Amino acid sequence: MTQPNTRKDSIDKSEQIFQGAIGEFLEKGYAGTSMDKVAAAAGVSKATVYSYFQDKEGLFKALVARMARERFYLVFGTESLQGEPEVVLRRLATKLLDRIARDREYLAFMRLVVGESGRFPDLAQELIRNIVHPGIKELSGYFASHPELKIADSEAVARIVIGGLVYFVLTQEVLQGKEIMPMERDRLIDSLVALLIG
Amino acid sequence: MTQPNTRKDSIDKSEQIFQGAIGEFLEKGYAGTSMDKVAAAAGVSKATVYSYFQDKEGLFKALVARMARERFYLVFGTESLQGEPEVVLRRLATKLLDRIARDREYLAFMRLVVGESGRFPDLAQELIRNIVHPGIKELSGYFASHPELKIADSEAVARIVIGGLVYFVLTQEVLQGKEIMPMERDRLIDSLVALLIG
DNA sequence: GTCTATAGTCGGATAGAC
DNA sequence: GTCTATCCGACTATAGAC
Repeated sequence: MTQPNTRKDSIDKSEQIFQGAIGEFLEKGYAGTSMDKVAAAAGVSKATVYSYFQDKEGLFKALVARMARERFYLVFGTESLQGEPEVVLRRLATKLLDRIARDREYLAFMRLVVGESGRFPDLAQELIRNIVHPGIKELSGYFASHPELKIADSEAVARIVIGGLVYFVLTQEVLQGKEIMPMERDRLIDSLVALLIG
Repeated sequence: MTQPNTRKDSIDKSEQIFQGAIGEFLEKGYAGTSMDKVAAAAGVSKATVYSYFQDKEGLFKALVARMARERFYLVFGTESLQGEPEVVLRRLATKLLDRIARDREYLAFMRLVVGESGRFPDLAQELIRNIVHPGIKELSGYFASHPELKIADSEAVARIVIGGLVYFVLTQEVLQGKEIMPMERDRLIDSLVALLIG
């Protein structure tokens, strides 16, 4: 009986710890999270946590790297950018604004990575390398393949477009400004389209 | 001799504590900062800190509110937006990109406020109310007073422009992506100008 | 009004039983 | 391989001396 014997055991234990740790780190941040709470949330003892991960920092780094890869990839990558510019732009913007803005875990992940980026520069750069840069490159490539848009510097414009969308999520949702300075999602999208096409 | 008697005492003690606390909170975050270190950095005892501020949370909130008002106001407010659109835009963009990108304290402040925005929503909203919203309104008003720019929704476009600039600082400096995905500041500015004017 | 000293709690990490 | 029990340092906050 050294092999898995119940449904719960059949999930890898490190996965179980991982699942428990996500909620704690996302809610409390790195320094605010205790290994006691992580162990309790994962349903294992603290010693078990330390048998799978070297220390708190190791757990945190492994966790964020994995979240970045598996959970928070989604905006690009689920579909490729193809078709009419206006359609592609509206679909991209709508997806980014809607999906992220309503995903509390994604918002908490943004807070966590930005907040810890000074103390964990490796993690921030991993995010740049695996999510931000590929996203910019994909949109930039799309712009470059559509000369009718008359965009001189496609990468710079891609950064502006994504920046406009991310800043909207940042101010409205992350910093919770939507009641103080409300704006309809569609006004932003219409203006983005007008700047690029109209 | 109940009045100030040395140069050091002539500075208000709460100001002294404030100055010591800034560095600690900016570097370590809220949970990572200890009141022992704050007291040491301020050059007073811990009991003195607690006589001026109710507790750690009270000190933190007072501190961030004050930093937002006094230190990190600068981008707008130092000059009003007047003159030719291209000149105004380039000056605004250059100032925001140069000044903030090189100001390590400002970058740390951005990390802190974003990172704690989930646990301290009041502070995040104070920042929205006192810095973000006024900035957007000012640029929006400028656009509205220049119909030759043919901007249908001046506030939405203001958000896109500022978003493009803030996102640049966020990716290059805050998340430290400038070596991974470098881009000249002027390429972004030229493309912004081209989108709005060219 | 400001200090030193300390109470009381909780943190990360580990030893040893099973 | 996982648990319980524990070490010990650091934390927030305060009491009491001066």
